[in-house]
Amino acid sequence: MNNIKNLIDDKGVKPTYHRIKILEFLQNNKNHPTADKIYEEIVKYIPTISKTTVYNTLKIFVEKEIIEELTITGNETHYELTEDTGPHHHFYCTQCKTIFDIEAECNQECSKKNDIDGNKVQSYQCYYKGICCNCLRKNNNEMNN
Amino acid sequence: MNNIKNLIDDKGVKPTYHRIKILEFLQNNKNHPTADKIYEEIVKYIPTISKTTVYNTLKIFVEKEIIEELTITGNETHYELTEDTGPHHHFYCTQCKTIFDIEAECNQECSKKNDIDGNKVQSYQCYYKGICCNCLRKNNNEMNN
DNA sequence: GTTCATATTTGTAATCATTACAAATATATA
DNA sequence: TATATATTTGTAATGATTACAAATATGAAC
Ligand SMILES: [Mn+2]
Ligand SMILES: [Mn+2]
Ligand SMILES: [Zn+2]
Ligand SMILES: [Zn+2]
Repeated sequence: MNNIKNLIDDKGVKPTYHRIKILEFLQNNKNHPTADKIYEEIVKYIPTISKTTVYNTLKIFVEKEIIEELTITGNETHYELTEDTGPHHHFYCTQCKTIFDIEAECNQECSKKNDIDGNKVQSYQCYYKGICCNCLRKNNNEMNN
Repeated sequence: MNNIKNLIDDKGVKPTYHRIKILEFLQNNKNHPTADKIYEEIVKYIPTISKTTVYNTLKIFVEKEIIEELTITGNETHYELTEDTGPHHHFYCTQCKTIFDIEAECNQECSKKNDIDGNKVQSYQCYYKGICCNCLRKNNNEMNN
């Protein structure tokens, strides 16, 4: 909880109660939540918080590179801590709408570049879309009924 | 124009006039247009076309894997032909909002997998976000004025 | 502690891409 | 031609995100 405060402070962002709670939530929920999901969970503990505050805070965190945004679904933006998470790929299941990490081989060269062909790189994302193994199994079971 | 017709036909989609024109446009415009951009250009030649038709058609094309969608910006979806375009990365300039191909090294292993950790892969995307070299140069010039 | 400037938060309204849906039109088949 | 089916159209709805101004909190100066 104190390292959270420092993480924010070090980037020149004032560590307010709301901001700390939002970042704490992202630290405890590594399942790439959306802004709405973050709001729905946090409003349980801070009933007066506004969804605008969540959006504002997430925007600041992204600018300061404290968190990263995943624009995979084309619908909602998902978020995750930049922190210790090394570069990794993602898998988006179009059936159960889950996003999870793919720990497998990640092209490290790509992910470390901050310049490519003279263009200044600020972030790098790789993802797969398809049907996750859970849904595959579920579909299979329904077939055999 | 006839190969376009075949490209659609072979996937079991009826090659209507509208669909052919939309696919033709994507073949002639390799700059990853949005649905709105496609509509704005095509309505010049087919004044009666509806934007819903563009969306419907794009959705069908994506399902049939005739085209691919790029969900990079978090705002609008961009489209490109699957066709001959080998797997390649993309660069999205957050300043001029352009998306262009990165021909550089692409992890071929990743892009060819149709199964990863038991999950069924249907598509694979990699992209960089940052400031393109044109905008970098422009920004630099403005600094020195 | 009061005053004042600034930063943060809130609530509501607007924006805008996309989708839902039903009516209209075209196409194919008998 | 009559009829069923597929496609297209126009409009309304949806839903995530942003704009904006009012309210509140914070912090320094006095
Ligand atoms: Mn992740
Ligand atoms: Mn491309
Ligand atoms: Zn799934
Ligand atoms: Zn640019």
